[in-house]
Amino acid sequence: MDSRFTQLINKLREQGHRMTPQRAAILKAFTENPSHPTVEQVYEQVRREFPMTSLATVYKTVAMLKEQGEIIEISLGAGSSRYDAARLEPHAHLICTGCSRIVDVDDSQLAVAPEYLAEKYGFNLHSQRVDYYGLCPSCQAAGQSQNQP
Amino acid sequence: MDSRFTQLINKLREQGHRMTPQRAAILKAFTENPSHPTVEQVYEQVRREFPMTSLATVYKTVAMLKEQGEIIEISLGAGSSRYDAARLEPHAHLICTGCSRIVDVDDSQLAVAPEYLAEKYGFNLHSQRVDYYGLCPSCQAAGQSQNQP
DNA sequence: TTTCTATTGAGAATTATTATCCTTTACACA
DNA sequence: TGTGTAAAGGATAATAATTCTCAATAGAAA
Ligand SMILES: [Mn+2]
Ligand SMILES: [Mn+2]
Ligand SMILES: [Zn+2]
Ligand SMILES: [Zn+2]
Repeated sequence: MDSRFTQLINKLREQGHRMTPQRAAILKAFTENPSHPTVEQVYEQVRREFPMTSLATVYKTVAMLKEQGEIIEISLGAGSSRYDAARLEPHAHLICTGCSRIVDVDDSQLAVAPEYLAEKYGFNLHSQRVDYYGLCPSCQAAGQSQNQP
Repeated sequence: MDSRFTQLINKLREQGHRMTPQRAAILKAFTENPSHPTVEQVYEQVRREFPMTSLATVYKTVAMLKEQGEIIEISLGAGSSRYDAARLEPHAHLICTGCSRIVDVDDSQLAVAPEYLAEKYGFNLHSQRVDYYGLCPSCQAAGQSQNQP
């Protein structure tokens, strides 16, 4: 069974997207980083292998992945957006308001059934987001002051 | 029983915050608008009564309310943040990816129990956010193109 | 190879939010 | 009812994230 990275490459190729070394490196960086990196962080990582890469290219790749539904954007109030292209299935996040660490929640039965909501409010749902905000263990230990979400 | 607006005014007064006409108008606009307005929208509304009001003042008020935990910020990927100071108790949102309308979900049993997560991952939770993304009835009718969250 | 056009890189432009800094004013108290 | 003082306001500059622009480059189909 192919890795998420390989599957994604194949899918994009099939859809007629060209595969450049920069794009492949960006896709690899996103799909193989489980820590919900920012665009800037992926840019820094890709630059180590391809120093000529532009930040704009990373942004363009993210836009393309969003169109394809192949990346989840986690926009917090302050600072830059975080992304998860490693795990696409719906999952909740634990977000530390001290250090901004984002941890995947693996086995949660995610919130109420969307079908029920679709009917009650007439919405046609396609995705969801569940965040829990709090302090991670190390920030608790450090007695960090917390900036509410 | 006092309105949310009156209660908030009283709480802030007790905490030593001064109550200016602009501030009161901003608080009224936020607490009595259930449509999750942006800062800009509240600014426009307040300006109708107090034309001299500055946008910066609205931002400062929002910052103060965040510190007090008296406003919920809903930061979406694009555009400006949306706010809910009308309802503070935890509740989920239906967010239309066609027109950005945000609707409160009233009677949902919100997601999994935070206590369970706190134990499993060592997080000390203080708030949560549950969003459902989809198309609202009118955007479905209009066959709107949707920009994934 | 040649051709065609998607993609890239560099930097400008845009947008939302925050910071600055001087003025105004709420309000505790005389 | 005045006064002092620090909080709050107004105007605008600064910052930060993201998007746009456009000429140059390079996948990939023929
Ligand atoms: Mn995740
Ligand atoms: Mn709400
Ligand atoms: Zn932390
Ligand atoms: Zn809509």
